Amino acid sequence: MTDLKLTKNQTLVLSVLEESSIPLSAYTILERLSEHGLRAPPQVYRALDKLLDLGLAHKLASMNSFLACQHTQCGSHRVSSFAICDGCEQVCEIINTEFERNLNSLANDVGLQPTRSTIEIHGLCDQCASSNPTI
Amino acid sequence: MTDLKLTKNQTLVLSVLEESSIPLSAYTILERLSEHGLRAPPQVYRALDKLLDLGLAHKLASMNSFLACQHTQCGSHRVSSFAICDGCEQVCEIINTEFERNLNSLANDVGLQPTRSTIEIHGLCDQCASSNPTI
DNA sequence: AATGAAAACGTTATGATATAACATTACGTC
DNA sequence: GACGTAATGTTATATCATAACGTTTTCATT
Repeated sequence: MTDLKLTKNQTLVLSVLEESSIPLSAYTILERLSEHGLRAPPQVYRALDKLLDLGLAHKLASMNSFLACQHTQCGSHRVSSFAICDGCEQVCEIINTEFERNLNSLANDVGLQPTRSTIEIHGLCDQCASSNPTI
Repeated sequence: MTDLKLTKNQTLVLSVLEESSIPLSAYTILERLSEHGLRAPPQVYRALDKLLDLGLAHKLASMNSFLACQHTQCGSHRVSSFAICDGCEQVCEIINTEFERNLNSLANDVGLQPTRSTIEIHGLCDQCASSNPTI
């Protein structure tokens, strides 16, 4: 939880993400911070960019939304995978070095030297699957 | 290569994708088909939706673009992974059932029953890495 | 061939996501 | 306190995607 020198807007954006149980779009973040004076998208996107750089937040490309990193205490890690329930929108961030090795090896097999990956698994969590079998 | 009953627009869109060596945005596809009479985004997006359903094209969520499936002869497959070079934009579609099992098992470990996945590995291909080491 | 349902199509408008560009303000360092 | 850098605020605009509606095409069934 080392809040190492975040600026005002970065801190605001990160706190909104941390208080949310589900990923948020940049515009939702902006709405929630309007009471703190934020008015325009670049204010949010700039803060998000920095948080992504620092590994304190992640972008879910498959849903154009953002969430706080769930493993800040683990230090930096290069590959995160996300298990996303399309029912309740809960996301679980998965870190698995063996899987990461597999992935790199797949990439190397086709001649790619990987730098970053987007791994997003969609489905239904056990709870949603049993209560709402037809989403 | 079974061109099973595609409509005019679906055929046009698929042919543009097949002729491209790199993924294309919907608006780029639209531009290229303006000479064939296509005028508005829904015409492209509707065709793309159908092609995605049929497994004849894929969307790369991390770059908001689309490409033709490189494995039509293999029949349908549930999980595709993509190795994407950020230098030359070439994409290699990877199909690997063992990796797919791994992925499903990771999801199950956190209580998710997976339905679809977005797996996009970015990096530099060997060629770009040697010719252009600083992208 | 006539017909009726479903799919595809064309079109307009708008919603949703993201960034360019530029002037201003805060902040650390000398 | 002067300077350089980073962060900020703001306006405008670029980019990506879909809602909604009326028309046309397709095609199985009569």
